[in-house]
Amino acid sequence: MSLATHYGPPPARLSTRERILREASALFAQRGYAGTSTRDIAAAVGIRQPSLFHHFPSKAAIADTLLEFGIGTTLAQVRRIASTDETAGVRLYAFAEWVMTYVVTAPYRLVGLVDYEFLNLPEGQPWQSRIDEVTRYIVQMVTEGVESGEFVQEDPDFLRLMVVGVFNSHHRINTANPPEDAAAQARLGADFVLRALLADPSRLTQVRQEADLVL
Amino acid sequence: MSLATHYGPPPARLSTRERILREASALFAQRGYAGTSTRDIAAAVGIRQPSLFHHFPSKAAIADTLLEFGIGTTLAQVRRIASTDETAGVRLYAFAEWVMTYVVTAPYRLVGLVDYEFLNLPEGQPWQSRIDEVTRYIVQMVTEGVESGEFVQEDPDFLRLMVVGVFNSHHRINTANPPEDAAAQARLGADFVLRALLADPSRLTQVRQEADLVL
DNA sequence: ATTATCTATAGATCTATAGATAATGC
DNA sequence: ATTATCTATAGATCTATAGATAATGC
Repeated sequence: MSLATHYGPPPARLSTRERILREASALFAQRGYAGTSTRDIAAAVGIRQPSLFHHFPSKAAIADTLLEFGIGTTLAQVRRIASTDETAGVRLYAFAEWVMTYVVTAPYRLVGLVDYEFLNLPEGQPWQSRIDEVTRYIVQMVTEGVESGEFVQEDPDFLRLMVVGVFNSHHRINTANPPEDAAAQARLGADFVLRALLADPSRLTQVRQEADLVL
Repeated sequence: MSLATHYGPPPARLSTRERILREASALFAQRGYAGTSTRDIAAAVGIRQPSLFHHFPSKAAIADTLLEFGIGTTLAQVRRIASTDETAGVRLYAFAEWVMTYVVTAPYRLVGLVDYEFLNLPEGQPWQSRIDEVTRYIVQMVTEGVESGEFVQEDPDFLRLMVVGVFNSHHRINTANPPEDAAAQARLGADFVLRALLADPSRLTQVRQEADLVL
């Protein structure tokens, strides 16, 4: 029973390796990494369990390939957006909008690996430092916004945790139930985050316009 | 290696059954339900794996006991708070503050069962309807707030998903790293949610004061 | 006498390997 | 000839049971 056939080009045109990545990511998102067996993945793809190992040397290698794809792209974007000249609010809006669009339009469902138990398992440990780098960029933007007075005067670390939480829940929700218009949904999510952060929420429209120029 | 000994009274005074529930909930929160073996739980408690089955008939029965505790209390509170005469904003603030305090001060870490893969597994199915009932109360409060103009004019179902997402991330964060002052942290979380929801965020102080009378 | 633990182990499942067979590309 | 699949299975783990032994409460 395929869980991911409604994304991307028709599965018939995809390589087995590609179908393994898509079905595995969908299963990880739904049942977690530990809760998904290699037999489950193979069944979703329509092959026998040992045939997986012709394409990947281990179950963890499937997760590694997915994270390499997802974290690599995300790090490149957050580096680019964070280094622009915009205010913290504009940069954070731009990143929020980008990441919320990305996770829904990407061919793989990454939430099972970045927001479930995987990173706490031994197999996930090598990824923690790259996740932490993304987090540091977000902390930096939130801290700058608080210090400049653009954001509410609350503990930046607490605010950062809430912001990342909204990203993750947006990710989770839209993975389970993909929206018709991913970009519009991402904008609503970014609006939600910035309303909670801006000292003067009436600036939201202006922040949104400037952020769209960054993307 | 005990993960839960820093909560509640000293473990030496707790029954084995109670220690199983606490350690299991801490492990589920960290590694997920499927990622936690009965051997892991027994090791955390300091007994042998088969001894668990003197206290619970199955691994799922441990999860059931934890959910019964957590969902039962939450349903009772949301029913009470939702049925008061306050505005939607006040009721939602009160519930947000209550639930964010509750999940941190409760003796069990429930996030591994309500926000990981457990509810998607066959063992979790019986719980879905009671989770849905909590969700319906939240939908109702958000919808009323949007219709009355107290909240921003956005899709209530989208707003509800963001709100529940903040609850869950708050839960997750504070489970991994319990704050010194759970009530203060819950207030910050409720503030964050209401700033994102209120059409006029300057009403936040007033909403907070009225909510505190409900609790 | 009852309650709680232990050792031993059954039987199911899991990841991964070995080696045979089929499909595909020159 | 190479690539991709298959069957069969090794060896590790998982949940749960059986039955012996130790601890506790009258």
